[in-house]
Amino acid sequence: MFKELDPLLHSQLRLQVMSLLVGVESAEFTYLLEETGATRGNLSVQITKLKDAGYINVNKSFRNNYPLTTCKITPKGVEVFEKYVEALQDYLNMDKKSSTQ
Amino acid sequence: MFKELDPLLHSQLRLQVMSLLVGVESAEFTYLLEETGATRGNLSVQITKLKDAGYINVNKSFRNNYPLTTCKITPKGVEVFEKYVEALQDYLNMDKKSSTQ
DNA sequence: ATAATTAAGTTTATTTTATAAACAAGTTTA
DNA sequence: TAAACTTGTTTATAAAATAAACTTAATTAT
Repeated sequence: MFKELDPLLHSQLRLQVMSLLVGVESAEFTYLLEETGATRGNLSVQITKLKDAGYINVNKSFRNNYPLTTCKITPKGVEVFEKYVEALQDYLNMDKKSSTQ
Repeated sequence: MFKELDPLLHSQLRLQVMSLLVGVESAEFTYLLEETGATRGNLSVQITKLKDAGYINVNKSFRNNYPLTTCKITPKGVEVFEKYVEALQDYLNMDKKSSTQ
């Protein structure tokens, strides 16, 4: 009946990040920070988890002497995201079978 | 940008339970058990949380000498479930603004 | 009739997760 | 040169999910 929900995606902040990344070429740490409203620490942790899972790639460089971290969703990331969205449909479906009682 | 996701609903098992209940008049503990595939302990805990939040009503009685627990979603439960589903749309939206890079 | 098994849950304990607080390393400004 | 800011990471704490163990009573087998 219910498909499993990827626990790595079924988390508010990580899902926000993936949702943001799926629509863009890449995004900076500070951009994700602003869009999500998360704390830097939390965002850092969740980005690491997504990277470790191979859902995103993280590039670290410098810009104007400051560290610059950019994230980009991977093909696998797109795939699992789409799968998650599809699995979730089962859970949100409003038209259900009739009463049990 | 992103609306908050009710943490009580943003949980695989509790969401399954709510999803099942939203479509029926009421459902028995054992029915929820079968449909969700959860353990009895876990289901018991999550049902209690949903009850404490006022999202469902729980009725305890007996049938054939055995305990019978039935759950029914409350108006508030329907409301928060619908709100959750709506909030989630932000996260699943595939058509996003163009690149940041 | 009593021991083992099943039914239907609950409670407790453990593992995982999420989050915030503290830290780091360097840069800019007063 | 000291204070404040930028951009993160690491660590510690709080919260949550889950499973294992327990409970109470009923049924079945011996």
